[in-house]
Amino acid sequence: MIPVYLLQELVTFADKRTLAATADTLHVTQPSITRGMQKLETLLDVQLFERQPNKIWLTKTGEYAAQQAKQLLDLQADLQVKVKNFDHQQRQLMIGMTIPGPRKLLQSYSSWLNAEIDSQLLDNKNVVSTLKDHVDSVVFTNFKVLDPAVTAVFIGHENLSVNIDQFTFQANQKTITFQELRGRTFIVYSDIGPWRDLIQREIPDAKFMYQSSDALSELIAHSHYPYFTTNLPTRINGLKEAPRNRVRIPISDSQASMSIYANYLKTTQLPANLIATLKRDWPQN
Amino acid sequence: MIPVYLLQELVTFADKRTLAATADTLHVTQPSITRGMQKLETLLDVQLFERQPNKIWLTKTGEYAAQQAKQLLDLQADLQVKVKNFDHQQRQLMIGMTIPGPRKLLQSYSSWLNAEIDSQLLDNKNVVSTLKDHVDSVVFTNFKVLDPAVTAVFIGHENLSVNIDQFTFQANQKTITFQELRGRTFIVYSDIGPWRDLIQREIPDAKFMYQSSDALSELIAHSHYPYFTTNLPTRINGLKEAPRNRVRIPISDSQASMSIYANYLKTTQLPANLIATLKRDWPQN
DNA sequence: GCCAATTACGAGCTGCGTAAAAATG
DNA sequence: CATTTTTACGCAGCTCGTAATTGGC
Repeated sequence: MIPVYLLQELVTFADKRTLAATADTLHVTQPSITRGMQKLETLLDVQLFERQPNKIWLTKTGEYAAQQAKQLLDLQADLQVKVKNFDHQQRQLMIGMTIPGPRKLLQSYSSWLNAEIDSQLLDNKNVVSTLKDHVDSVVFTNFKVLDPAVTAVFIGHENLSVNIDQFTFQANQKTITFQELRGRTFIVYSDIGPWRDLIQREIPDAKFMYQSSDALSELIAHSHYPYFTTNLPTRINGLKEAPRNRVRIPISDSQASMSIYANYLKTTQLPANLIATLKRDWPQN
Repeated sequence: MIPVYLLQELVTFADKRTLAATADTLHVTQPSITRGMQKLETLLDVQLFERQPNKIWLTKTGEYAAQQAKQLLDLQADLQVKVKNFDHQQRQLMIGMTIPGPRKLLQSYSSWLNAEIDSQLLDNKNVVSTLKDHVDSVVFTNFKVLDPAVTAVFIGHENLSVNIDQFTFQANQKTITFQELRGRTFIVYSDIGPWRDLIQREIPDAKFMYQSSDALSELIAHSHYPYFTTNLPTRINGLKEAPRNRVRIPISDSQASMSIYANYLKTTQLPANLIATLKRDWPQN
């Protein structure tokens, strides 16, 4: 069995290329490294180094061993944080999301769930690793995570509406399309995940004024720019319903409706009624 | 940094479920394990165990940590053999194959290549790991290995012929089909890899007498049963050409021709002219 | 003569075993 | 009373640092 510290020394040497520098970065003395590398060679029963009296360098095998050792050390480090994360999850439900919609709804449960919701949105490509490394127990996404180790259950739809000045000629429509919104300027909350790409792509010639949460409610109250909401409770500070000077009109394009999924590892046990409760409380429009 | 022996102890405990048994299997004393597990807990800064005065068991986190540790230890063990293999490959070209055809041809090179050819055929599903673990430097297959880390180069075709009694009514055909061979009994060398499945599947109602190399040449010489050869030099002991009492007839079905590939890691440097030499010397039919 | 690797030697740490204690059933 | 875990204590081995040695540019 090979002690880790020898692998550590090998990896560092492969980087630093001299025993002196290796000793330096590991905060030990040269002789220590000399002996360590000698020992590693006898343990692996392989020649890792070429030597000349005051010179030493890795053989091909040595390079290979160092590269393999590095992988192992990285996994070691991973193990430590994964175990820590796992332990944390045992006491507190960690919730992530790639889309802001479910946040408010989940916050209303967070006390009886003893849950903590990530303040930042996750990137799509990090969802699986976030679950597998036990950073989050469950991640809400607008797509079905396809991985043999995770369960993805459909929760409900999130449907986009635009809140438009009541005196606009479109204000009495029952629904509206992205095309019909062309050329307008919108106030948009900055951290809206995939919605951002969507509206930029689908609404031609539109301008978007991205705002933080605080500035947003101010702007909405004191301007006539249209802004977006969905059937899910908004995050905007102190803004519950569409103010009186706006009319909320659902957007009829199919892309304006996203399917929201809850994704969690097959091996993790979520609070039994979480999914059911979410589905029950899910706002219909 | 976590010493390996502590992970080893944890993994063993997760299996044995008692410190006494763990100590036993690791050939140390109980107190040693007690201290080890205490130390591991402080190093990971996580509660791995529940304790009662004379009882101890893993928490959920402990179970998880043990499972992760096991993976790590397995990789440790892998590292050792991979480095050994890699080192061996530096001096000797290791050659594997899933199909016997290329063997004789390669054996004729083996002295100037300083090569060693696996005596056993590889299983298809082990080809990639055989390469990645540096057991073999190059593997010959009858299919193109599709893996981002390996190069697969086409070498040539191996074409099946049947050697048939010269007095059979079919003996003067230029070619023959599997269908036309239906119902016959064949002498077949036992270790022919994918050819075995092929002939069993394609020749209806046929019987196959599988023989080792020694018995084979005897049987061929003293019987009139048909047997198979290909354009590649045969392995059969002391049998160079079709004996006079048989006629060699190529099989015209498309499945009777296999494409042979040489597969090797993108990171490994094969002897420069090996591939070229093989292609040059490859028998045409 | 300076720099890097190696060897020699002594010291301190650490993991181990023995012995003993505590608790459970 | 047997079994299991834990604590106490002393020893042995191992890794480290200091100091000295060797060889190269």
